[in-house]
Amino acid sequence: MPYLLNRAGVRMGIMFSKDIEPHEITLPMWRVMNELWHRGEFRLGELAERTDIDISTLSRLLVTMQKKGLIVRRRSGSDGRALSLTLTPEGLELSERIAPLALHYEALAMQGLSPAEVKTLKQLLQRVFQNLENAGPERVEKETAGKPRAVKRAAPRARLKDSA
Amino acid sequence: MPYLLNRAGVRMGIMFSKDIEPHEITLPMWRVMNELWHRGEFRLGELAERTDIDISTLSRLLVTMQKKGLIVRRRSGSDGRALSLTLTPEGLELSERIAPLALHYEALAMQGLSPAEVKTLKQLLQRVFQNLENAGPERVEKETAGKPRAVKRAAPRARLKDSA
DNA sequence: ATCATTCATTTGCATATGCAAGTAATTTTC
DNA sequence: GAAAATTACTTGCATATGCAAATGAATGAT
Repeated sequence: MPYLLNRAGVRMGIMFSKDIEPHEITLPMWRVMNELWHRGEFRLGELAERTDIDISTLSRLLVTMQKKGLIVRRRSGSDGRALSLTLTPEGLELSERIAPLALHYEALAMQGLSPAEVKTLKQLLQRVFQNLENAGPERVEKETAGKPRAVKRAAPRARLKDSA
Repeated sequence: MPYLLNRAGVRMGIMFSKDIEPHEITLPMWRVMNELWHRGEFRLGELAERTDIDISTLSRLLVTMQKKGLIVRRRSGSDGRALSLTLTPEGLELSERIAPLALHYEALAMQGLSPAEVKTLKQLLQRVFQNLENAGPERVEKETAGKPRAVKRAAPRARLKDSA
């Protein structure tokens, strides 16, 4: 079941990715734009969490996106360490042009499902995602007292690369 | 909504990935093992489709996995071009050791959902995936007008054999 | 059979990724 | 109020990835 979810998600990503190719942006770029579009402004760290893109990868991606004129990357006024990331007018325009593609995929993926089923699926997925979020990355042990739930995390270990 | 699906899938993948790290395998490796486990034997191309891993990436991944003793890569008897990919006993054993982790994630992701809801979600996801599958392969049509081939023939190089 | 084509997989190459170490801007501590 | 600790990013480096070209094996045409 995690397998199915992952596979469906990956597949969706690959397909969508190919469809936005003509617009000269990649899927990670779209994820970034979509977040900025909906919330207006982000700092790097927040954005990394939101998009599940590694912070270092994202850092470099944002430089690229700035070069492409899609976003503005400036130092935050209140905190000289942080970045203030926003869409440029061009970035906004492109977002608006891409959004319909997402809808197209929604329609495509939901083919044959009744509106009620679509609604149900969306809600269930949302709850599942919330579960993942909660159990998520390195939940600090100091939880707000309430629902005790031990989430087993793997002990840190040497990172495994592809080749031996 | 495609966004939610992709995000949930990616998130699931990242989390699961970290959990199997101690077993010295990556998520793509697990996807491969899982398929071989369930079906016994695959050719490279089939496996690539099944796992949504690019064929060239998979080709190299399989070499790595063979070196790790997880799979056997041999020439198909009936077709000298194709590979016959199977799990080694070690690969099988590892699959059986990893499977419970997948179940753990199933439980984690489905927290708070009733058995009926879980069943519904699974069915809906399956239908969505099927939709993607159907729309998938024939989507991208590329212009393939015949054009003259470059007659640049490089000096022949020794072909690497199956096992090192 | 011989040569051209098709098919299955591998390899070259130019990025993309992710962990760890590095840098710069706050905040904390004494 | 300056070193020490923390926070927010950036960069070095060792792979991982994907497209296209290359390679070798089967199939088809002449």
